[in-house]
Amino acid sequence: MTRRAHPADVFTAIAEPRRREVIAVLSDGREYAVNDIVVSVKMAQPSVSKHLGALRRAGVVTMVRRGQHRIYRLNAAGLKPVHDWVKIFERYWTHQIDEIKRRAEQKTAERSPLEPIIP
Amino acid sequence: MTRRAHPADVFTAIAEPRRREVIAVLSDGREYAVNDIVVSVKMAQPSVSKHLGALRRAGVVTMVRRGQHRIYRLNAAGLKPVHDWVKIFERYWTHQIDEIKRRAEQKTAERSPLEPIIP
DNA sequence: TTGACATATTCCTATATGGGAATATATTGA
DNA sequence: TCAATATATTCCCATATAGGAATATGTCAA
Repeated sequence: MTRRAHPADVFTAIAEPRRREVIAVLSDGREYAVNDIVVSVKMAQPSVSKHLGALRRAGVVTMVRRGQHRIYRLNAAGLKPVHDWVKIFERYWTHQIDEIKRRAEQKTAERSPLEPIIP
Repeated sequence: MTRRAHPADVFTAIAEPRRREVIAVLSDGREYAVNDIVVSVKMAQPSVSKHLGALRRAGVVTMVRRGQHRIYRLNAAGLKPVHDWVKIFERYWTHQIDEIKRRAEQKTAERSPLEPIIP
């Protein structure tokens, strides 16, 4: 079958390096017309439009029309799910490595009715 | 051409919902044999093996052989690049929205030699 | 050695997707 | 109305990849 990762999923959206480049441009919180982005990232205009479309469907950017321009702006809140997800693992690299390891091993020692690990 | 997202890139690795499920199982820091994971996530064994392979190539898990088992363990440090990247946007949703907006608008007002925005 | 078990790999197919080129659409100004 | 400009969309093609099924590989135990 096909990949389960839905294109409108924010994790899928940010998996594209080019899209992270576009996000980087928008990351100052200011608004940008498509052509401003095109100039910044050195990609073809249709590519930028497509990536912006993907980011919009994922809720990472917003767009308003203004005259003959489409003004894009970062919607950082759309990235929060990624932040919340990865934050869970933060403790693993913040000076508590040993403590975590100790706990994990203690749990391992306590384990018994259901043995998930084959030693 | 083809997608630029390299499969060994951690952003690509975590884009797959199924792989995040596997990571969720490993997230307690304990070690798991493949079959333990298969039971937990209700996926076919070959699929789990493939996903574990992808996660391993991305540096998100480690594996050691032990008897007839392959023991997998989360390597949380492999997720740090994602954390570092998304952390940049944290300020946008932590009670400083107005402050950020103010700064952005101030910058906009200061702008002049190079006009990236069409008003 | 043989069989059972654990895991990885290969083959196949359907689908998603990115880029390039061309084109369509919309807006503005003369 | 017409031309210029800004942006989106469509078409085509190459490639990546997920899942399923089958199979290969490796290890242990009798």
